[in-house]
Amino acid sequence: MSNSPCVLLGMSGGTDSSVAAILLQEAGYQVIGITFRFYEINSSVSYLEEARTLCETLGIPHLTYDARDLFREQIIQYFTEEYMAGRTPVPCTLCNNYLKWPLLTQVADEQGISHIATGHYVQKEVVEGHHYITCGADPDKDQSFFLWGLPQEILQRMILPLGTLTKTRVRAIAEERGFIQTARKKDSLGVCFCPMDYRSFLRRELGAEAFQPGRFVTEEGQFIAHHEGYPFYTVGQRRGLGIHLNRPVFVKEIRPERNEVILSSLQSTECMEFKLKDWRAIDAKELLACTNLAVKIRYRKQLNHCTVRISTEGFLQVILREPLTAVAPGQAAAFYSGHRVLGGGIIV
RNA sequence: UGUCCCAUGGUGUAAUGGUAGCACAACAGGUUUUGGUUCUGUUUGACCAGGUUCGAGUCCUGGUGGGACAA
Repeated sequence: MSNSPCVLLGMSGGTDSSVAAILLQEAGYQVIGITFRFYEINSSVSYLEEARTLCETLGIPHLTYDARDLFREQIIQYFTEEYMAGRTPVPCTLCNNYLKWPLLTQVADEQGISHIATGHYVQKEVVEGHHYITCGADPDKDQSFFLWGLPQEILQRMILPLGTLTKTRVRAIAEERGFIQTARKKDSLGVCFCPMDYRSFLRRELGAEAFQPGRFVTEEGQFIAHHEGYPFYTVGQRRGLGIHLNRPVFVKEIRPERNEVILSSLQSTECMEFKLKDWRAIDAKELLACTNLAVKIRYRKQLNHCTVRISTEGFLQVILREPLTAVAPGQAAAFYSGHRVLGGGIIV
């Protein structure tokens, strides 16, 4: 018993991490559950109770870790700052790569636990000594897009019990084991700290006076109408602009310094290349030389063939084979070779 | 002042005299560990008054309101 391997499992209280706990235990691991307190809507801690109850039922230890201050500093502040800078943030990517997984690793170290796990729908692969995230088996749930920034130290310790399963199968497993309520929980939706419209969140966080009405303009700079303030719009947005031009128009660009939002046709938002900052690669040489490289700039969206090179300023320049529309600064790009995640970065 | 053209949802537009349709917008829902995209659905309409007709958005007369040309 004492020589069976230990794993620290991040548990949100939801279906996925609960089934991960069940599966790890059945696979013979000594599981320790940990629930991070990141953000609590209306001070509700029911998720903590649910995780703890499950651990009790399974007979495994359960820890909690209050990361609310860290989360506010690293994720929420970033989130509002990005919008105020006229960009579109990717809180889930940042949280996974810079907060959730590193914290899990840190606690595992403190507890002397070798392995770490979550209920992510992703798999792993080792190629030439490098550990890679690969796509989850369920194409509808694959979350590899969010995990392009993890370092080797974390990747090599990860165990991903849901990677080979579909969501349907995961629910079935919970039900088969008698965890009916767990099985039937709704999927979480949207940003964990902002289930409502992000605009209301910005107003609540920064105060209504932080936003000034500005101008919608054409690509030529011609005035179209007034808007409520540039942070309330995002590149590629079509609906909710509050204007009707008898043709569909999309947000092409946001100019915070002039409080202007440029509108155009969808076609006019197409581009053939863009640059990434804060980019990471498992193996930079492989990334630069990859002949079947593809990039994804949106979760659950199609891959686009591309090549990359390092620009003189140190950015990673992505050259597309087919154009992409509405590439939004602040959003993430993840690189794939087949099902393998080679790296990624933040669009500038 | 004369002649001609036009009038259909919030906006722009269709329909040999026969169920008023489409696009854009708005709203609601679905999908979703980011924003956005997208999908489905819903609401809203004949300038006014007469006439012809089994039946008028459509044809006729008058009015009202726009636009163009002429002076």
